[in-house]
Amino acid sequence: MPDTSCYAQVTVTLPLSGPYTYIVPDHLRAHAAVGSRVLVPFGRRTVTGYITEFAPPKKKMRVKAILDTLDPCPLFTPAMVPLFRWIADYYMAPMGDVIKTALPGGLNVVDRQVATLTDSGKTAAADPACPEADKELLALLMSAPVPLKQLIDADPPVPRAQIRALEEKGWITVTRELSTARTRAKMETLAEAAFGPLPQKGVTEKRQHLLDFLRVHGATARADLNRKLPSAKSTLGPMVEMGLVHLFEDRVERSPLGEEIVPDTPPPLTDEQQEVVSTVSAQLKGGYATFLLKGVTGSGKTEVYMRLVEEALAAGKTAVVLVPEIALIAQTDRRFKSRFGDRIAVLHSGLSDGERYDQWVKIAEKRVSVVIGARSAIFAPLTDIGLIVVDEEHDGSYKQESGLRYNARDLAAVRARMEGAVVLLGSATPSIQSAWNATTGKFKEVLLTKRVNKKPMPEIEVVDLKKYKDLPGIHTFLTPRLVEAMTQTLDRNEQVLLFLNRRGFSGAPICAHCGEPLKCRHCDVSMTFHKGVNAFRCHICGYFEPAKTHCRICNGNKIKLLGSGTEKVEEAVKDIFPHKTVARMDQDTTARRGSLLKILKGVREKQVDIVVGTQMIAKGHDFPDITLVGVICADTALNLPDFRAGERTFQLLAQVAGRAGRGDKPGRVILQTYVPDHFTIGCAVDHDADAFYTHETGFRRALAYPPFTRIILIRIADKNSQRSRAAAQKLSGLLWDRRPDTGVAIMGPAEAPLTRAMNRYRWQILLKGESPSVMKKMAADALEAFRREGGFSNVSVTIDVDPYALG
DNA sequence: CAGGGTTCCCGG
DNA sequence: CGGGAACCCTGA
Repeated sequence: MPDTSCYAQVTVTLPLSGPYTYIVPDHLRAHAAVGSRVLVPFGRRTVTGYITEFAPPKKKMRVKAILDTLDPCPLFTPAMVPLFRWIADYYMAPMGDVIKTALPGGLNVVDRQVATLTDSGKTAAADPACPEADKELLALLMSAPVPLKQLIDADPPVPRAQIRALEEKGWITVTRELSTARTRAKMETLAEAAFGPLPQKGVTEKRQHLLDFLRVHGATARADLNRKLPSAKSTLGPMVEMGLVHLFEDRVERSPLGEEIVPDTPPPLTDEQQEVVSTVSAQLKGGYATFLLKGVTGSGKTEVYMRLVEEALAAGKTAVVLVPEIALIAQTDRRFKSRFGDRIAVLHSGLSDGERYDQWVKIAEKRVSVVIGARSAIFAPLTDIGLIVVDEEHDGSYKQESGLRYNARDLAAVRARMEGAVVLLGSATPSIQSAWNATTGKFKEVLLTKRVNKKPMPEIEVVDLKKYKDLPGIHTFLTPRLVEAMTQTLDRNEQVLLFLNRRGFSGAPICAHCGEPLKCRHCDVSMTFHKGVNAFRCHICGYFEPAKTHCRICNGNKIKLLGSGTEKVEEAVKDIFPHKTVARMDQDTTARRGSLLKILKGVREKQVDIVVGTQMIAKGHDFPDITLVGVICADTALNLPDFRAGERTFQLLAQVAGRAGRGDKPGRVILQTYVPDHFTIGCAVDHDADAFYTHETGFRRALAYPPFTRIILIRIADKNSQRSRAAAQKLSGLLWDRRPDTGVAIMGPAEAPLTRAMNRYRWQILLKGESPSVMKKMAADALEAFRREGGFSNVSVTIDVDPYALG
């Protein structure tokens, strides 16, 4: 390593922009590289950091030394450092937060202060003369040392002075202790047969047996050995002493759960598919470009992705495939595994921290060349990336909606540009943003217009819900028309999928007495009744209230349930079709690890006749025997106060409709709505993405919304409603001061559509303009002044550059 | 002016 | 982000 390796620039995982200079001690030189996770002294604390560069300090200063390096290999590549810098700048986030967000969770090691009881403290606790307050504190520490923070944040809080006093009396000591990171490499003891001749005696039959086993199977983990060869428990020890077997520690890989995957053979491509593959793969040698693949549902996009990944690998490059969160991964992940076997790593939220860490290290050590995963897989530490695929590029789950609010689809283009890779964005219903980029020539457009095997698009029938609004109970939603179609389908022994956008049992519960909706205690939203747990639940914060609750306004005890959710529809369907099996697929039934895969398997193997589910059933699944899709209410999302409401509704309807008739039999869709004449609904019915695009672009242009402008959303939240409002007004004033001649529109401050969430009152300000850099400068300056002038130090202000949802 | 809470600033 | 110093409030 060159001589500069003596000083490292380290970004610590705190919301600071850093970097900070540290000395790399000689004994750590070999392990320290750009991307290494290190432990460093910071202030009087010890924290985790990452080496981003080797360079001496700019000016003369006191420099501390790195304490330790933490992983078998660096966790990101040097090529990713500029990407992290770009993200920090674009999303106005501290570099420390960027790196922390990019890497798998649970890696942070931080130290903390811990109070421990001393011997004289124990004596004092038993002394009747000891003051009551002290006694209580000492009692807390009796069984085990307690972190100081826990004492100070307790209710009631323990005053620092009291802790200091006890420390002075010698009753307790306060020390610093490293919290071990939740995630690290898993080590195991392995046994291996030694080489060389066997001794004359001492090798009993059982011992010989063990030796034979190890010779056949090679080095074996101790735990496995004990399981497969029960006698090993007693024979192993003596044999190690005799030198016949030796033990060593090694890293083992945790493997994510999943069924055995059978290798597949690539099917022949259609002419259209072949053309797309040729066009895009020709670019693999030419460096960065973004392609937008518009392909109708069922046109075989995944096969195109797989061929292109093969092309990239053949060219000696690596590839990343991004798919929307979890539900899709189950499906696409399988297909890629069948094709690419162990050349692939998988990254998604269904993995435990440990499994994700192992996949990550596998990528970083270059043991795989393809990564498939959700949003955060855009940060996979691959080198030589040739291709980044973003499947269902319009999907909202590419936007992270907490912490660092990045969009993985946008970052795909940024990373590809930096590393000279090709991006392929695929969708049946491209986002307006991407479609516009194709119109202007920023993206190159490629098309798949025909379904594989020339299957026709499903026929969509509209049912006007207004006509059925006086029917009793659930029949306002399970209309006679829909039930009839279901009966026909089920009689043919085919499957039905019912889609609705609300989980739980019902829509808004209201008081039968005064008509007031039953709202969450902590958020400004209606509770949802969940029959399974017999309670009302808030979908924002998870707050529970028992079924026999009272109206908070008039104290009436009769709560009426309006509308319906997945639970109620499931129940009604079971009533109408008692001999059919019904499965429900929503957040509630798929929360447990592995349960989603189980439901999907049940549907695939036809153990289920009717599936009732939320959005997650709309995404990408390929169920050949589903021939009827029922959309319970198509316009639930249409009237949200968000300029993308129409776009989202259209995309969702097209996706759901695409689930029908993927096998040999023709598909059919019943779409129920209160607004059958709405343009968005009409486009969905006609499968006319182009008409929708033209109409929607016109609307965006007229109202100066993206893609014709850029938006930055500033959110203000505080426990106190007055303070939240005052902070929003203050910040807005500071923004207005900086507005002249920038051409930036300032909208608000206004109460957020969700006025209160988790007991915090929310306000928002929207900046709209042509140039993101001008708007960011404005926001950064105003925020700096806001902080400097003080007074609102506890008010949380978050900035969302290119927000996806305005809620 | 003590005692406690709150805010602010710094970290290599 | 967390720790400690500086600052601020309250009650005697």
